[in-house]
Amino acid sequence: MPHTQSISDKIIGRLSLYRRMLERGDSSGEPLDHVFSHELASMAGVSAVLVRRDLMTIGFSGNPKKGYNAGELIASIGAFLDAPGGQNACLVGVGNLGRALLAYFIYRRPKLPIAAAFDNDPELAYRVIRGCRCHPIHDMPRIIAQERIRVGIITVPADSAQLVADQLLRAGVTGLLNFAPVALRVPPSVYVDNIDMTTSLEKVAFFARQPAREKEVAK
Amino acid sequence: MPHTQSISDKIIGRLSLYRRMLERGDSSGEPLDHVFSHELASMAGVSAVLVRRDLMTIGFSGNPKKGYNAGELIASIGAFLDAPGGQNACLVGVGNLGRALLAYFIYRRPKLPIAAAFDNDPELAYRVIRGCRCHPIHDMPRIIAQERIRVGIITVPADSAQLVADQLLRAGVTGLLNFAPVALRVPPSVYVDNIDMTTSLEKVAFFARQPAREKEVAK
DNA sequence: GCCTGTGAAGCTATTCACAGCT
DNA sequence: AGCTGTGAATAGCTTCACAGGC
Repeated sequence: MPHTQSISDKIIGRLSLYRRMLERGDSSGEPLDHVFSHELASMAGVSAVLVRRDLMTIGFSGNPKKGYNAGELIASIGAFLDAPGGQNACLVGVGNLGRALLAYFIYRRPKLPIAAAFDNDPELAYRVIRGCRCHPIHDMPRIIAQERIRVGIITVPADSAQLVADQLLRAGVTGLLNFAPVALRVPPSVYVDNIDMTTSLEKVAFFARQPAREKEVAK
Repeated sequence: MPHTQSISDKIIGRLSLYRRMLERGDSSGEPLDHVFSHELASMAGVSAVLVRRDLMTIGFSGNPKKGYNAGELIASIGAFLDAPGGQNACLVGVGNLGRALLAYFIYRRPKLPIAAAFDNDPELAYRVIRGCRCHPIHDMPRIIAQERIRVGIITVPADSAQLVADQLLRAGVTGLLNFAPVALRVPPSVYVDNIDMTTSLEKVAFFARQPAREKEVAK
């Protein structure tokens, strides 16, 4: 891969989705052998051309007779998306939402485990919550360095989110998945994905009231 | 508002965000009197021109001397986004994630309450979970009609998401907030917002590894 | 001078249209 | 015939640039 002219955010998201659709297999759960672009497109809810373009950008080729080899495609997407030796993430804020996410992500992507959680509640310190060890905040620099963590998931209340983000970045994190409803202020070298559930709900409520003729899907 | 030439998804999302920033007030939590577009922009993490354009599309005007009146702007966004008499939502799938969302949304937007939850676990039937009454799935048509619910939040496992979506639509729902990692198949008149946390985490992990020079924000 | 409001330009993402393969 | 691969066209979103003024 010589140049990799900075692949867009959206393409990465779709590749992740394609992989999951391929892993899930066909409607009866059987592993797929080959897929055509229009089949994968319909599973992922996008157009067939878009699938072909996306696969083009990772340099994966199909065959006009049989389509794309599913196993090879899963492997190619993995080679592109995943860190070769795996990659650890951490989560800060072990409240209701944090616990739900720990439970949600555990075992889901073995190459991208949540290796540590942090919370400032002393009750939680050093306990294992939903399969993940919880540490006090002041251990953050040590643990993040030890585990080589570069991804932080923020599930703290809005008021403390910026503070937590600053601490994570200082400890070496370079990508944030932020569930707090604030716009984090970070240097441009840091990637942030915001999941703002209140905005999402308000959007759905708004369009649910509109007469008709709408588009679907999002992200 | 005579025409309303189908406002985009993204603008609605930002309006929701602007409102929340305005409600939060300034850095010390004091209510704001007036704001300039660049102030609101910095709170929301977008450009000042974009703020001005967005407010233009809802027909809200500022004043070159003082900026925008914060109270009036909050009210204008509310008049635009909210259903006049409030609007009920429901949630299906009272597992870890569902409970966390019930807790998260309660009291957050009084004009958009989650009025009912559904789950097929008989243990949960008719109990109040996180302040929300939980009903068996077979009560869905009745409750959704009674409560005039048009918004459904899907927090069930991927395998049952399509089934649940079909049931919700049959009962009269016209907008879905889907947390299950599948592309739901719905008629084009139905609006769907997908929150795919696995994809988001994979995106963050990918960009966290990239050398530098990235953009931020998302959605 | 500093802000709002906005036509026009610029970018990015997606689709169109079709050449080429098997 | 039906599919992949891709230049060209289109659509949609954001920024530029500047006119005008609680």
